[in-house]
Amino acid sequence: MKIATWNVNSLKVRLAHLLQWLADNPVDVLCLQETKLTDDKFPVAEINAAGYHVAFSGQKTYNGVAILSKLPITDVVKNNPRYEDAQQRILAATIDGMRIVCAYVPNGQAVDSDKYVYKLAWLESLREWLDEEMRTHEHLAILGDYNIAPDDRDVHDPAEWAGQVLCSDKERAALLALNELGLVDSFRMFEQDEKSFSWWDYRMLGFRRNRGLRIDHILLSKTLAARCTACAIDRVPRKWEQPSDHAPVIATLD
DNA sequence: ATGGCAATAGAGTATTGA
Repeated sequence: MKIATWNVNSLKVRLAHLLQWLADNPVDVLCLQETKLTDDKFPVAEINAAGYHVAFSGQKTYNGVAILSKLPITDVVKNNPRYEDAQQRILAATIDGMRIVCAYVPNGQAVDSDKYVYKLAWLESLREWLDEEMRTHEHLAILGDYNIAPDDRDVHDPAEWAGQVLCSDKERAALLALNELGLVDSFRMFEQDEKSFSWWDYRMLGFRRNRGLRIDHILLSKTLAARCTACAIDRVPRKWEQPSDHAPVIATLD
């Protein structure tokens, strides 16, 4: 079984890419972030035609998350019930006995901003909620755009990014706090190439120069980590015409 | 030091992203 995550940066613009990628990579579960679509505009028919069930929760202009699955989706929850949030950033569902959480963590903008405060509060509430969820769902995976590079290996130029948003100590500590719940970064369970990233700035030839960050992650509970045999970033769609600035991440479970 | 690209809303340019 393969489970994946991809920040598509507008599903309206990226629908053809999504369908092409699924044809090339028929994963069992795919979590999407930044769909930027209200629910009435969500392309259900196209996704069903590709062989996927889908749950989604969106809004205009910003945010928006979705879960695609070959197997039926049940017990859908929108957003963290512990955190009142007008922004549509979380979707949870049960698929094949697994609890799948799709997350679009706030960006934070800058370390001294209100958005940074929101990001940290949001992450602390996520931790509290996951702690609870994991008591009732042994097989849990949380996939998404965390907007945090876990450590300097995940940053193209650690000196340039030191202390900046996405790399600051408080954000990294918030991610570590999720690991301490027993959630493992599946990517780091395996040997990986140096300078492996999942996002590259559109500007300054960021992708061509591999000026990237690894900020999209698949965290697995212990039972799922034990079944995990691979985790990889697929850079291919980042090379397509008019790409998302993020690449998909795929974990393989036995 | 700044902005550089892209998407969106909406009609010129501002906001946000990472």
